[in-house]
Amino acid sequence: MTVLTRKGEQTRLRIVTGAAAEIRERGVAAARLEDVMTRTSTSKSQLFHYFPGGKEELLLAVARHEADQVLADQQPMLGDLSSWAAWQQWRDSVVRRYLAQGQECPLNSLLGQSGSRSPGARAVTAELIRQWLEALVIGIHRMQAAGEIAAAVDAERAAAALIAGIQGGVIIFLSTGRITHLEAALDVGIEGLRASTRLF
Amino acid sequence: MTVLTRKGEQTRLRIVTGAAAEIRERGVAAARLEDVMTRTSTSKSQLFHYFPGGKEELLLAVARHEADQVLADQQPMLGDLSSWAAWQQWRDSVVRRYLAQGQECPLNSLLGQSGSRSPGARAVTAELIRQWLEALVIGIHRMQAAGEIAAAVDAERAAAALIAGIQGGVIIFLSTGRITHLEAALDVGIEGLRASTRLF
DNA sequence: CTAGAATTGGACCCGCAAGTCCAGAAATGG
DNA sequence: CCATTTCTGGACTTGCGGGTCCAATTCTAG
Repeated sequence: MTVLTRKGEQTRLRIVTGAAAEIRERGVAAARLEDVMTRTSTSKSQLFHYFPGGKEELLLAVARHEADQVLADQQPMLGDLSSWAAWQQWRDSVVRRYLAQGQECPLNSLLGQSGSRSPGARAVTAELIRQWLEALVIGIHRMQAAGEIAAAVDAERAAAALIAGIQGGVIIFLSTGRITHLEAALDVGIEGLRASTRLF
Repeated sequence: MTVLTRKGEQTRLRIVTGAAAEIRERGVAAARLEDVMTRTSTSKSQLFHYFPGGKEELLLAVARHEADQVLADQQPMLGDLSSWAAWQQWRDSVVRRYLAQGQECPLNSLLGQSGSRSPGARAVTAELIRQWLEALVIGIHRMQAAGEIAAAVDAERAAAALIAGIQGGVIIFLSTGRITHLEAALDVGIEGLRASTRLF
């Protein structure tokens, strides 16, 4: 697989998105290569042609794909957190995303399973978290510049806490079906930022 | 398995704790029955004698066991959140617990994987979260009674957000190795409660 | 002490899904 | 248009690991 032709590239992408869908529906553990083949109308040789490392390599590709998706789904809100209205819209988009997805977050299951093991998957997560954090920090800084958030607030820490809250909220939603925690984490987090100006 | 003799009970417990350890070290997906047998010096017939439902039933028992452990590890702090010093001690105990555990949270992996599927595992999580929430709510109420937290604070929501933050913080720690998020979630959460009295 | 239940050992079965292989079809570039 | 590379199909192998079975042994109660 030195160079991919256009057709090859299409097939590869089809496999990745198909595998992602399969994982979303059935979970990582239950996702079989054969199902991916059926769904994407490909044969085994194709899978191993594009992913010589087999299942593990495919899973990693899926993780990358889904990590991109997570951030993409929050745009354009995440990139322009310059007013409280924007923050609120972003909050809503996050809640909506997971409500719509309902079943399973492929990223979480991906990382919860083989993720912690393989260094590759770890890197994917770390990068996702980093980018996410960065976007939030920029948003907080912007609000600080506008005087809407106290300058004394540690933007990094606040953003880190917010992301943790989202992650946990999503996990709890996935495993109990209750969206309360995700909403609470977002709302409490944002309100904390809003209230900061009244504290100093 | 109508009635368990003392010996039987011991063996059963040995299997559960052994399986838990195995899962902690290798992850749910990679945990093989055979390894559990070796570690606990038991044979296959014993496994299926005590867990007729096979692996799934064993996993569920492990989940229950670990869920209890999660709360037990936070005691006695969690049960007596009646001063800011106590809150701080609780916070430290949570951080310490996961730092010490380092590798993998069996509960998270357990629930991240087959958890969302089997209704039994869902129930275990739901119950854990419920108890955890309850303990925090009681703590918040106590602090409100003492005038240390504003009465206007929605205890349920604040507790829900805090738990989400912890969960997410742990996940991020497990998959990136950075404890920052867990600490940030706890600290920001507690500080938010502390600051509440200055807002109303 | 003894009948019946609980417990234990380990050999065996079996299905599933990952991974291999090779031959043939399509595409690419000169 | 032809040589070379990329791409595709599907049959085959393989090993792993969950689950079954039965016979032997130990425990408990009356």
